[in-house]
Amino acid sequence: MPIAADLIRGHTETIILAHLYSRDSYGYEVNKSIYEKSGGRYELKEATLYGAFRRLEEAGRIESFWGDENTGARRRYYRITERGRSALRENLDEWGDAKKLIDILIQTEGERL
Amino acid sequence: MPIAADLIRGHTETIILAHLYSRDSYGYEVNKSIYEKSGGRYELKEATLYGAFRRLEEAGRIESFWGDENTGARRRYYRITERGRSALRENLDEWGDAKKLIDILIQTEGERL
DNA sequence: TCGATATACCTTGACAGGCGATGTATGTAT
DNA sequence: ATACATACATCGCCTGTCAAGGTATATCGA
Repeated sequence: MPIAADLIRGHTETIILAHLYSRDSYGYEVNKSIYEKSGGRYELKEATLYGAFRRLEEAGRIESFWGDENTGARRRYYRITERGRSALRENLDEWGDAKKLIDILIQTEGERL
Repeated sequence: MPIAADLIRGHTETIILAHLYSRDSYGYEVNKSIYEKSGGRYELKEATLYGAFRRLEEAGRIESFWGDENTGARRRYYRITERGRSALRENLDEWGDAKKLIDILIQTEGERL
């Protein structure tokens, strides 16, 4: 994973919420989607993924239900709640602010790197 | 601190290195500088700051020396090393990549938030 | 002179998120 | 048969952050 995970830390839940905002989904698919969107440069570790799902559900930001596949491995689907959509909006705003702030804080005075 | 510290996490060392790239400095001043550049929205906790200095020095990215003030509290100054400058360049590159990646991963498909 | 405030350093213990490792089970392709 | 992909889940460790506490010097106002 060529992208330092430390830099993504703190965004895991936002990434998941953004995915679920578009459509209901399940763990494996969420992670495949991240992998594809990132051009194979990033994916969540399973322990990270399921830990985030647990926290999000405990916070009432997502709800889960078992899929009704009659073949293949069972899937636990997740659906974003209104609280989740609201949290997503806040997180996106915070990310915009944080991005600007970090850009300011890592500026070096005029020198060329 | 209206900016979520979780989003800055992972950038602490880069922020410090960027400051030291411009000039030698000491802990208190580094933090004041962050406070001012952020318009009062952010500052490092002291435990975080000094912890980062320790890690950076152990990694050979900075060097420290006592200031020669003959008045006021003593200051431990830090100087960035060549290894530190090199690490800074890498971190800035990674930040550029991470920024783009996160922006991609938190996109929602067409819907307006 | 006493207390508050600013400057300046540092450490300890706890916490939270992420991760490596491991385990379970079903289905498909060779 | 065996490997691989799909799909879920947990345990224990590691690391960066933070709250809280501690030390010391200098200044300013009451």
